[in-house]
Amino acid sequence: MNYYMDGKDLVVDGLRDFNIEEILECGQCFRFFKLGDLKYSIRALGRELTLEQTGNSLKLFNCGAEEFETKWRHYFDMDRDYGAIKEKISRNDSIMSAAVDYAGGIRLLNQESYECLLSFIISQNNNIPRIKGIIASMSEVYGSEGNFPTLKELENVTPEELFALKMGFRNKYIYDAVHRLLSGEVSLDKLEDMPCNEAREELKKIKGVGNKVADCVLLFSLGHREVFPIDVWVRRVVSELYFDGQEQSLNTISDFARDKWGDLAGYAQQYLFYYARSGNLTKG
DNA sequence: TATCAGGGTCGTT
DNA sequence: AACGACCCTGAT
Repeated sequence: MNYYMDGKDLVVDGLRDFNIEEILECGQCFRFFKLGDLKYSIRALGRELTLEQTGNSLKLFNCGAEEFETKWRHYFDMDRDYGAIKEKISRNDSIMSAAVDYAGGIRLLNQESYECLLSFIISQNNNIPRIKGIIASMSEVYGSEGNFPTLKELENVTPEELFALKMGFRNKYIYDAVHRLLSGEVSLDKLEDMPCNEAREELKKIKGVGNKVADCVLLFSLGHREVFPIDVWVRRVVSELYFDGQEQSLNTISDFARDKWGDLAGYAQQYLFYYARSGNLTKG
């Protein structure tokens, strides 16, 4: 991988195992919209960025080398060898091989943790179009220039005002999260270097955060790539493909994933999730 | 028009 | 450990 400037734009070349559509559409983030074939606008890290992929190269519109180095190189996990990851998790596993072949360009983003936390609190028992809408209106109403609001910007927002954003019963959870983070009772920065079981319990101090939401935050924003978030789709796909259609308990699936994929379980989860969501199951 | 499920979690039994 | 409630919307 290398990069060069093309006027005001930056072009990353020689990308492998990278597909911007699969990365954005695989359900790990919510603030993006499609402009064209392999062309997207995303909002992250306090910035709106337009991206277009052509083959193995990715153009970042209006982006300098310093911004690329300090933000996007890490955000898109560009320095990780996904070829090796895919090879390891799908070894002697025709099911995972199929999932990996189906969307071989998935990468796990390194998102901002507080945004990831609030976003996945909103995601619970909810559908994706609505999740996106709620996050967009939160950003429009309380963020600056359409960015996701900072904790400071959310500090004086009441549960009633949050309810007005149509997030329903999750309003008290968002309120609780914002204030536990602001007070320092829960410190996301410390969770990165903590053992993941310990970090998960820290996150679960926040109302509305259970195993699933906590695991998404650990996986998508805190570098804990060994966790395996289990939602209805992952439960469905693992039960159907690995357990002959017999619906398994969350604990059984969790143990299965840890034993099978170890510290790469998080990657495995994302390939399976996308595979299942894209209509590769008999049910759903 | 009605009904169900949606990237779950909480409070109660 | 099991079970219903929860705001609202998209899908059928």
